[in-house]
Amino acid sequence: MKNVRVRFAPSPTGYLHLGGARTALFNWLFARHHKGSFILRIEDTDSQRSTDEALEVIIKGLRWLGLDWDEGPEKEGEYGPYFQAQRTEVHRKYADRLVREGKAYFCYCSPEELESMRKKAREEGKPPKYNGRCRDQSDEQRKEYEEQGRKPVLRFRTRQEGTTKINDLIHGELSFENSLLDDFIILKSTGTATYNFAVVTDDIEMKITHVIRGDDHISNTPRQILLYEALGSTLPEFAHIPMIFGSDRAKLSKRHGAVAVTEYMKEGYLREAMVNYLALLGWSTTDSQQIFELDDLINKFTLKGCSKSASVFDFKKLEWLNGEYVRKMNIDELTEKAMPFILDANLNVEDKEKLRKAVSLEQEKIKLLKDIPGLIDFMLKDDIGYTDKAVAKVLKKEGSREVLSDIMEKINGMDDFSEKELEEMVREYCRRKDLKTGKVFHPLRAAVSGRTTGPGLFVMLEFIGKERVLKRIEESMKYT
RNA sequence: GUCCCCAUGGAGUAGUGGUUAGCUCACCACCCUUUCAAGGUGGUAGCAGGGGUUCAAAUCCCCUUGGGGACGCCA
Repeated sequence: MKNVRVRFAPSPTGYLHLGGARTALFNWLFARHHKGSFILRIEDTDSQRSTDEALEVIIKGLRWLGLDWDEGPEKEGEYGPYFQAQRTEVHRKYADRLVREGKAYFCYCSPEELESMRKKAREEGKPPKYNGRCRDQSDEQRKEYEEQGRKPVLRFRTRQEGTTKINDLIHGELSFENSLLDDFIILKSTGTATYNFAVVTDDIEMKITHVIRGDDHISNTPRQILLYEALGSTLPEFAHIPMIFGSDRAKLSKRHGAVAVTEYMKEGYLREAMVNYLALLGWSTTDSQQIFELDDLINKFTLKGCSKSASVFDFKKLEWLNGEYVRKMNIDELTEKAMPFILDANLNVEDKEKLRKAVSLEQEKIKLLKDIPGLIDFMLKDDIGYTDKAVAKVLKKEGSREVLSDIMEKINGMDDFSEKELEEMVREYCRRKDLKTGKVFHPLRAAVSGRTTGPGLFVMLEFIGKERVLKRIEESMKYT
């Protein structure tokens, strides 16, 4: 395939939604796979709702995911500007042409009039559409409206005969009756383009070859195709990817939990995991591969592998994938990425080496970066607390006190406080006393860590150090 | 209401006329093991329903049902 040009065209009216991120990802993957261009175009024609903050958040999200664009904001290219609001000249140029050719006309109907039109159509069991009242009005009539100070909108004269077909790369052929479509508005009374018109003209101007977007745009497509035809432009290829649902099979929204990609960023998900997971929603390879390095993903991504049906976002699977990536990561990088979370928990980070080691001892257990402080704090802090479980299920148990006091004595006499020596000492003690290892291991772990789970007992003891271990055992005796 | 799309276990999916319906997550059990994980082995669970076509249907056609989307001077 030659000169593939695709775009992601968000409107800056809110956060970058998971669904949007997935659409961006598919476009990006498609572009990278075909060595084409990925363009970011900001659809900010709704000046009421567009904000700079939203734009910032979207850009931040895309950057975090690593979806770099070849043309777009902060990356000017041949086909700019890349903010739709700055393209009104282009839109008007195309609109003028349609007017000249009689393919568009001015409409002076008020919002109230339109509303009652729609209501009436609906009551008659017809699709709510504009009734074409201003389609063939005389110049006199127009003049009269103008004199009244009415501001017109520009409507597209939609052909009412025949059907419009979409040859969708994912869905195959879809067809729509033109008679069901109305003369939709292409320029608002403010003179700015509406979505359908702006998209088409900008896609033409930017030489977009493939329009890859959410399923929810299918019903817009016939209108857009009609526009392409009226403008005499060749159609891009269309590929409508399925939507993402929440667990109740309804459109993913706030109540399903986090939907903004920046939230995942903040919670300590890894970019690689997020990208991998998003790719798996609505796309797959025939061998059901689950884990993809980025290059591999680019290499294997095809629209053919996209499914037609909506998919449900599964937070559990995302977590699993995140854990997979955490386990694969080298310890320096992991520690580095965990830093913000560790700092946030006020842990002592002066001794980098110690910190690294602590993280590595818990690496296999980490799912999210934000879990890290809670997993390692007892190894770094001087004072620890004891969990209810550690007290009730272990320390309070018969015999714990004696074991702890014996072990404390043994430790006192140790010179080489190493993992190896510690293990030998404890095992020897078990043999001597004819105790099951658990009878000793468990109280010792609880006494020293304050909890019932953690890294291997002896590495942990060595790491915490003789002095602190002794102090903690003594402290723990209060609970026995 | 009108039009459109979709339909394989709880979730993501493979499968394009002949398979014991495969894989991943989740769940359960066992193994490993000082704990928690990780890992290993095994298990529960699925072609929405009904009609066709065919020697043969998850796969092709029709209907029903269910879910979703669109119908704005929003994008």
